[in-house]
Amino acid sequence: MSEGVEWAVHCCLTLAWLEDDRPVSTARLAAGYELPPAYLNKQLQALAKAGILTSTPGVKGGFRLARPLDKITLMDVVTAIEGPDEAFQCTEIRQRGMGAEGPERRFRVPCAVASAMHRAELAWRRALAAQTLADVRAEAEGHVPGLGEGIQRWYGRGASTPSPAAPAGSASAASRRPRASRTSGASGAPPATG
Amino acid sequence: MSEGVEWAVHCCLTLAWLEDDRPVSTARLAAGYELPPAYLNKQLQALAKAGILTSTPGVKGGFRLARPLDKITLMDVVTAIEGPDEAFQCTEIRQRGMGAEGPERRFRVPCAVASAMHRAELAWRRALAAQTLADVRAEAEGHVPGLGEGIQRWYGRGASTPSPAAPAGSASAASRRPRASRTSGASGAPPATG
DNA sequence: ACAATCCGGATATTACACGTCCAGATTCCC
DNA sequence: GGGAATCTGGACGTGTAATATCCGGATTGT
Repeated sequence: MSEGVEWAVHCCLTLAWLEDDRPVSTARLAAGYELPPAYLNKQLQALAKAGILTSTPGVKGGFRLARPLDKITLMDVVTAIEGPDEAFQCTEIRQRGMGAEGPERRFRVPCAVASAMHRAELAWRRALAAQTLADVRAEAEGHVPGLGEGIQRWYGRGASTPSPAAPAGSASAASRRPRASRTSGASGAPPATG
Repeated sequence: MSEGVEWAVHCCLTLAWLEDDRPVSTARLAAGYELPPAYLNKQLQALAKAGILTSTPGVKGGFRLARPLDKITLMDVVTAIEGPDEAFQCTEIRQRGMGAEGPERRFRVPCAVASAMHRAELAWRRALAAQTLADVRAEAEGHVPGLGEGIQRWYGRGASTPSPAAPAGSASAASRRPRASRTSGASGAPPATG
């Protein structure tokens, strides 16, 4: 699954935590998580096209939540970023080679392998659709009580200058960090116990 | 999800349908589905390393099922081919930018976004683990009654020459076919209604 | 008018899935 | 014992998609 999903969920939560009707620009959202602004904008555009965010152009423009968090499921966000395709794509190898003879017999019969993978995918999608961003927000606040206030404070004083410890060019510099490789052991990831 | 999962499941089913204790070589399995033999061998090796198949070297060697189909779940095959990593990889962007201040607070707290995605992944894995290859085989035979006999017949006479309509070089030629693009409409895929 | 922003496309870079090839080891058959 | 077929593991090449940047155009606030 692409990294954009993580970015999208966190940005939606941030927009809700700010509790501010004014739109938030891509640059400010990107600074809040040290993400490459131009690329984050692509993900936000996808969210807007999916109806999860609304975008307003102009000098005071940016993105806002199109509806409250309890009306946005994780399935909505994943579909907006990843597209509607299933993870398992049946290429019908059963109809090649030995299955090629007598094509009139098997052609319209569903592939049992694809059907089974499809059922598992449905279970995944149902689990995603059963969890709203409001649920995720509540769980995060349960872990860290002062979360919303801290974010409001950061965005309140941060304005366009991202952070005292992070000057303007830090976002593009931090963006060069590659995703942690699965094969390499615990290299750069913090413990994050739990 | 990589294409190797489809190959692996179909190959396991074929090995069961043959009802023959003798090992089947990569070349014969590849010919049966017009797959690139060298690359299919990589997937079969992964299945062997996962304990799903057993491999025997030598001139009459090849691959056999390590246990009956009802002891092999789709989860086993997917894990063998795709590895143990979850689809959603949390990169902890919550601890970058505004979350970087006060690292002592949030570091050991689980990420609610990752937790929610993890629950969905668990639902997927449970659904995969609940379906054995015996279930898939039964469903396929329900669709096409004569399936096992047809495969036995093909492998019985096919020997090392793959097929009358498919000469020796056809497998590598057919392997050049790219996976159907999601964006392009119905281009090359057969109807496969169901 | 100007600056900040969104929008959409073009382009570059990187990672990974896909696929081939080769040397080595093992086993079967002659 | 020798040769052929096969598995094993690694190196290597290729092509596509994810990642990331940039630019021109449109829109809006100051």
